[in-house]
Amino acid sequence: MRSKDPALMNKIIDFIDEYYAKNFIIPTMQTIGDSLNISKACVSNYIAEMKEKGLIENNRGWYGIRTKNISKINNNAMLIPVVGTIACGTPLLAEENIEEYLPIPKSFIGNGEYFILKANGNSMIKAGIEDGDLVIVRQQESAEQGQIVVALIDDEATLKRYYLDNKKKQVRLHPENDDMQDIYFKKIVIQGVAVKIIKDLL
Amino acid sequence: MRSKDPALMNKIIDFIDEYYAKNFIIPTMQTIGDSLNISKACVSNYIAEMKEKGLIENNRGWYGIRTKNISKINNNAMLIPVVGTIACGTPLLAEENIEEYLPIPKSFIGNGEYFILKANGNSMIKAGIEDGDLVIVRQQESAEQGQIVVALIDDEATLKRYYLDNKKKQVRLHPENDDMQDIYFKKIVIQGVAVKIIKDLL
DNA sequence: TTCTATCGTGAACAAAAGTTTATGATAAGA
DNA sequence: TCTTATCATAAACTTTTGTTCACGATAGAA
Repeated sequence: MRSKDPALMNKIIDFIDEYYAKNFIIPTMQTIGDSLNISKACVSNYIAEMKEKGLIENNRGWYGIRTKNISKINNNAMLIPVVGTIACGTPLLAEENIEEYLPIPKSFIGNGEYFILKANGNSMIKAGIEDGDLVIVRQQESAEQGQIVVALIDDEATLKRYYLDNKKKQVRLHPENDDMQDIYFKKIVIQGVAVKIIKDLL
Repeated sequence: MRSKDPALMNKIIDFIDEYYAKNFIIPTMQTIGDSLNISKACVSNYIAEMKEKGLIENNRGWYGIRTKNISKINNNAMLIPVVGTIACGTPLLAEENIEEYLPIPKSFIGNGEYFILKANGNSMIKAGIEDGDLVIVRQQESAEQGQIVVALIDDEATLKRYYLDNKKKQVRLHPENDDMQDIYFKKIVIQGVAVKIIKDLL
């Protein structure tokens, strides 16, 4: 007796997963067949069998095939603006300061508005933030002790650790770099709080 | 004169976005119409007009409608599998090891295949990689001196710095943690090279 | 108020996708 | 080697989807 090729089953599942990862659409039977050099009728047979075995789910009559992996997909992404160097006198998120938009998983971020700051300089090196790193920032005007905040100092968006001294009624911004000094302000406008960092390793 | 309801346009776009986020597939005109209490012919008309205005793209004859939002995300992201703890004896990217898929900007990754490793343990703490951090890994079987690699040691995916001693013909895997010892291998199978890391700051 | 352009609808139509079926090929068992 | 079960294919078929069309309703202008 012959039996349906298990390797082909895996190929089909892998193809669907890969195709979806690239195109964000489920391929048609025709497309699957063409890519694996089998007929779409054969694909249909295989998929019917895989449905019985629970390898594939079907939540809609058409186009509804889902591999187990597709059910694990978290495709809730949001486009977040990346801010690099700031043009003089412009607000942080002015159009001319936005370099690009990057898709970021919604699970990375909660509610609220976000932007990504491309770190420049080495003022936060001890906190692991190096020049060129991308810092995901939640827009807010207040912060808690010790959080890393984005503040506009001399028309430049800088990352510093935030401390509020209630007695002296002043704000201390602390660079995580032994060569740099703390800066004190009576009042400072906070742009947001750093929530995540994306670093290059190579 | 009457004009097409701009509010309805936004409703349609919002519905498509929400439906897609939940179901991973684009809704049909019928589904859109039913949900918004309009006929599918009307939906078809609206979508045709929105295509002209560039609010919606169509990269495939059927099912191909994409809002700008979806389109941008699709064009700029790829779904990458996240691997957490590894089931005994299974290959790294076996289905049971994949926790989820996350959309990652295409600009983060070049050619080749990638996966995301959820770091566990503190063996790379001095390189800034802490427990729970997400490490984007390019699949490859070789590495250069000093790169951070993923290797399977005792059926666990571990991150270590890679050094090859050509004279002694052995591989040294170096944990970036003063409490841990280097490990030496005659031969080791490398799963990939770490290219980026995503860390929580809060 | 009346007229007119056009918007939304339901039905018919066309296009595309999935399923079934008849057929030939072929691997496994006798 | 011969037989048989069943696998893969192509074509016909069914279902679903998107588009077009004729018609009634209605907002805006005169």
